Amino acid sequence: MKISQLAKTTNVASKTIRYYEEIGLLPEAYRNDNGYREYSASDIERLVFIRRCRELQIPLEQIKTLIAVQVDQKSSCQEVDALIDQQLDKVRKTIAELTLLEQTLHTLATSCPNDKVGDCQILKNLQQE
Amino acid sequence: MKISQLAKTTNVASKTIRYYEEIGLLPEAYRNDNGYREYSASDIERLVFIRRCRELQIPLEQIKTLIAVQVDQKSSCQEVDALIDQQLDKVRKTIAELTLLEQTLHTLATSCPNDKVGDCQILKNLQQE
DNA sequence: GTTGACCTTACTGTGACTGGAAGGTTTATT
DNA sequence: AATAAACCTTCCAGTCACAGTAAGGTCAAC
Repeated sequence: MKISQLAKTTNVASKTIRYYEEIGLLPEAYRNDNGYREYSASDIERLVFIRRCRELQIPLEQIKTLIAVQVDQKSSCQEVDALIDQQLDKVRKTIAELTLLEQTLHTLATSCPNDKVGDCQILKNLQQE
Repeated sequence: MKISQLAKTTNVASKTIRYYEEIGLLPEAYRNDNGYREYSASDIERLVFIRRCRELQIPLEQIKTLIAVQVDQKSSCQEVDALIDQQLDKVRKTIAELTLLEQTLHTLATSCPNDKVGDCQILKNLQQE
């Protein structure tokens, strides 16, 4: 299967697939006589795994770790658990921050009953420390 | 006042101040005989305004607009209102997305009772489409 | 034989900075 | 007066995860 077929199957852009290979997230692809990359079914699996991780906003470097860990099936999956926990933590912190931000923006949005820049309460609030 | 004083007063790194000048968010600073940038009180105001906007995650380009709008005090502040509304919208959408993500991560985090990579339910779930 | 859809590499740009190198100036201490 | 530290300057590279574009090679269909 050529790169655009793999792209379609996995929902990952060809460009992104080449990029993943470049940074070593994917192994170097086998090349046809014409120099085109040729992929197999196992490449689909690996790429879907990566895509799912990215959907969870796991950074590429950590995905590398997750892939490396899977080599030894008998090793502990503690690292995997920790990584997901850590990711969950990060997401929760971001949600908390954004919720505060939403409050501030909402207050700000409803603060200006005027229509001239000179009186604009929003702009005045933005000047405050 | 020199740049590090302005940085301390406004809580914006010197490096960032130079960057803002470079991209035209701040006007070119007056220079002393020795070539050092020299700032005044009005620079503090402007920089605090920018910092506040950044805290609200307003992009630098939009902050440029907000600054430009303030020149004519008699013009309508409709653009300001719209920009804040738009920002509020974006934040709410992000919160919604992250809340879904949190769910997924939480489910994933509690899915693996094993301790060997070969049986790891998390890894298996990540393989799924 | 030529069009169009692929494929390749290489380089640039994104946003909002941050880090570091290499060098000049000022201030404080010895 | 010498030296050290704490500033200041510009310029270039790096971050993250790609996306855009250019310039060129290949392949199948008409």
